[in-house]
Amino acid sequence: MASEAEFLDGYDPSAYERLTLAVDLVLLGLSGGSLAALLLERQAHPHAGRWALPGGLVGIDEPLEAAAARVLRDKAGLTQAHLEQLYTFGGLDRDPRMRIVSVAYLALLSERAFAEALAGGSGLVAATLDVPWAGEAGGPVTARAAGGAPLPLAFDHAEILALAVLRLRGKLDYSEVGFALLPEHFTLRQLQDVHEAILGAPLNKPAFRRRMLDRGWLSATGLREAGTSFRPAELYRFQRPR
Amino acid sequence: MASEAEFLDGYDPSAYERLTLAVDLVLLGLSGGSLAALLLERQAHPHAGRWALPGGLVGIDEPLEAAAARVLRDKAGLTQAHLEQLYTFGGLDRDPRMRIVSVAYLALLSERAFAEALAGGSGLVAATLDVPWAGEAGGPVTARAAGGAPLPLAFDHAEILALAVLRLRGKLDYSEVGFALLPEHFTLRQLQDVHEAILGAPLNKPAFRRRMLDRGWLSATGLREAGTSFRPAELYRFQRPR
DNA sequence: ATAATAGTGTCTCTCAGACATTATGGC
DNA sequence: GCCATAATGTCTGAGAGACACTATTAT
Repeated sequence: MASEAEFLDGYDPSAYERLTLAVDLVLLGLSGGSLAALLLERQAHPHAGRWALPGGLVGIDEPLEAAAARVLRDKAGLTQAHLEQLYTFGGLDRDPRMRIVSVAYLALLSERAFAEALAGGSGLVAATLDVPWAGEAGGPVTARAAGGAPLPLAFDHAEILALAVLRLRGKLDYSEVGFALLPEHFTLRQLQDVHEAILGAPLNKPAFRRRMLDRGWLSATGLREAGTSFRPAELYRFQRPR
Repeated sequence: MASEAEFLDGYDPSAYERLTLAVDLVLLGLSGGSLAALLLERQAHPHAGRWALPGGLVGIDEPLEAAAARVLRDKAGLTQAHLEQLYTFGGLDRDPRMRIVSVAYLALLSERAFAEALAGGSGLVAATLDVPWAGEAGGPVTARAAGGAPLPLAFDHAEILALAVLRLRGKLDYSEVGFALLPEHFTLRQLQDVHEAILGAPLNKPAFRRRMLDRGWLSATGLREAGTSFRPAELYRFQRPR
């Protein structure tokens, strides 16, 4: 979109052989205290029987964000989720059928949204994520069924999933993404559980509390959790600072 | 790339109206001790007379990375630069001619590469960047000509430029991007100058030295800078840790 | 010797980890 | 009163900012 030659090339829509653009969504939530993704089993070739991220093609008159939101709605039945662009995958042989460039989005689901998507008859299945590396080192991620069996992933979706986990870990302590996985009211222990699940490592309780409260993101509701057989914890709410 | 309907849609290349995919490069380097970008003045409409990032359309048989490298070569005459994907811009009205989705790349140039691109007859002009926000707050960025006059940017390129600066600032202290702007051998003072230019704020000398040396990224060469009228500083080299 | 910057020693402050202790609600 | 967990106080060590001081080279 800069030189004259390209201007002319680009100006006549039929004069240029175009590729196909898609969006793929990494739907992440918590399942049984550990990080999990929602996947679809592919019925048709290529990669039939393997597991794929829900995705869809981007319409000619559709903004990228809108395409991602549409996939979230149509494939997972959800209208509310933290959605952010992750990375664009543009290798030649991602899909054996044709050239498809895909913009990957990270979608973070609250426990309720996660359950809703699973129950919605969408065919989505929860896969817990096995992350064998610590910190932000990066590396492969294994998706496992409830029983523990590895789920082979279609296309380059293992790579996309791994990048999603890396991004999530990286943003966790300086951004608000941690709250996207929690309900509106939550205890500090729940917040810590979320962080520990994402980081894959235990955290120090007093230090965690101090850090979170000092951030100014939390406002106490005065309410307390119910149903415990011991001292109930205070419920907090996320509040965007100022 | 997931459901059956989309599979069929996507399988016949002529059955689907395709958009155009481009790459745009944010070429950043240092000019006169401050952060600067290389821009091209648009000759034709739309946005004639405004300033644009160098870019190009992505070929149907061309990986995204290769397209970025091609633009770097053809538009700036460079074969060596730190190149990393920044973000994909996919709004509907980015370009008034037609729907163009653009994958933005961040290219970091050493002082030598920066000068080479300027001298290569490519038409690129150095614009110093005026960043009116501190830290990683984010916000608009103004490109200015050598005299200080603001250069109006074409399309959504002001937004892309701002995101590039934000990304660079964010990655500076935990990644190796700072070294991409330096020659192979450099002094600690030069490294600090680079960091200060990117952050737009002065840094504490002893603390900066300690941090950098403790990272394990630097290896002393035993050589010293030449041409000073005072004590010459030791020259270091960047060495990927282990 | 002087000038000018390279390079270091040290104090302090902040902040996180570790651990122990106190507080509190349900039974 | 007992239990289990919430919530907090305090010690310690790592690391950064501030500032002063020493080292070294060209002239």
